[in-house]
Amino acid sequence: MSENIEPLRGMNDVLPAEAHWWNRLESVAREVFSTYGYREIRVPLLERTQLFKRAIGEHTDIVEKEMFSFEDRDGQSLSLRPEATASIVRAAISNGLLHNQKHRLFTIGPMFRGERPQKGRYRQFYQIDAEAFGYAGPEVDAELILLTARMWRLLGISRVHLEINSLGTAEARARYREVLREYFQARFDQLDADSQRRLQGNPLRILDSKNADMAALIAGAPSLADHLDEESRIHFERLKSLLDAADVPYTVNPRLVRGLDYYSRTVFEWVTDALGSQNAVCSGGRYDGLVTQLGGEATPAIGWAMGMERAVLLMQELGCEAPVETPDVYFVMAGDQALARGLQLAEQVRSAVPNLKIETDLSGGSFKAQFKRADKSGAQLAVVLGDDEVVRGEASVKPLRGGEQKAVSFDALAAHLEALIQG
RNA sequence: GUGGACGUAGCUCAGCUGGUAGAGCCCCGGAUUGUGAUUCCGGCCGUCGUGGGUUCGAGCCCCAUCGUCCACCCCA
Repeated sequence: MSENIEPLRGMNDVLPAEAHWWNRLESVAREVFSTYGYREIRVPLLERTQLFKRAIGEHTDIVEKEMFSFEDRDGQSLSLRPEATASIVRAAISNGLLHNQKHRLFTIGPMFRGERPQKGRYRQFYQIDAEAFGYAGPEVDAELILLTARMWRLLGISRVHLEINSLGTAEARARYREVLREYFQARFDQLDADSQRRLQGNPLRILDSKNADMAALIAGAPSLADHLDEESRIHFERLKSLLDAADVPYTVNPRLVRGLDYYSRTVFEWVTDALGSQNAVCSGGRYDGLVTQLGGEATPAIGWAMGMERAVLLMQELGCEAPVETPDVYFVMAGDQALARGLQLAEQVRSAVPNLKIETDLSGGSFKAQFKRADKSGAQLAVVLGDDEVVRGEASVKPLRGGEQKAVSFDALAAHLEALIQG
């Protein structure tokens, strides 16, 4: 195979044989959003690089080395979006959606990050994304989580577990960050290389280290919970009681800190043990400061993003249901006359019975070959048209899953098929 | 960006210590006239990821490169 026809690294084609999983996931998501009053927003894939720098944080890995950035003709730096939140906040501000208004929004689409690909992690990846603006209380935090729990239920996804934490206000977190920095700085030589580096950038991330050798050191670190401001503590307690009341099990994970700068107070993550090391399937949190940070009026906000590749992998792994589209009726036609008449008949039936799914063979091959395809298509019925039928003005209707074949006049065909399929 | 494994027909893979490629599936045709399972017969399919090197000779050895997978970093 010629190499320049290969897809770019980390880019994937979703082929027809797999598309039904994606359709299932997306249609359940849309259905659930609709029942919770979330409305769709569609935003560009491309924004000024500056937007992501301001929103996500200048010194995060995402911004420093993982964005697809390039210059347009005027020399302005543009980037493919690495996540949806920044774009949605921008859209909300630039369209004036936040003036004394509340919004519950969702979007579904591709994001881009120049990471090294591995299972469930690609350079173009798809997310389902939900954001709520204008709600300060923990009730919306709970509702967003309940919404995801409902999606898992409807999709049949088990083996996911909810972890929650509170990061406090930006001020409380900044204070805690310093306490933590002092603690680890004093024990600098006990840190591994990665964590020594984290100490400079985001010391909270040290808590999330996978290195077992540092477990004791981390366990002895000052706790975020002890440095929460009073309001955030009350907010978090209330969230927990709302989740309890809704019977959604969760674990408080004090080491769940999130990588992005803009989070504050509630953060949460749905994790699974079924996908190897890419264990987060959906995660999000509150970002009360981001709207002002991007130049809008102070607006409380919270959102989450679900990785669609990972959700699809989970569905496949767990044997969830995802209906495959099959035709109801398959037209088998031999000879030029029959082909022409059959095409015409199929149109006639589609007009008369709009929701009937009809697939025509059109290969002009032998009956044997056409019947094989008819069988494989999963259709319930075959409509057979050869020279004899055309002359008689009848089609032979053959049930493919048991039953007798019989001749039906062209005029009666639509009604007959409808009765057999829907009756 | 770091470490490891791997790249052979459309798919899944085999190919012994180097001697100029195989199987199954799929697809196509046939086994009495225009009818889908199974079975049987036949057919199609590859510059062995790419480019160099070693060798009389490389799918098998060496180097580079691209890609995939797994883990780390980071993160959904």
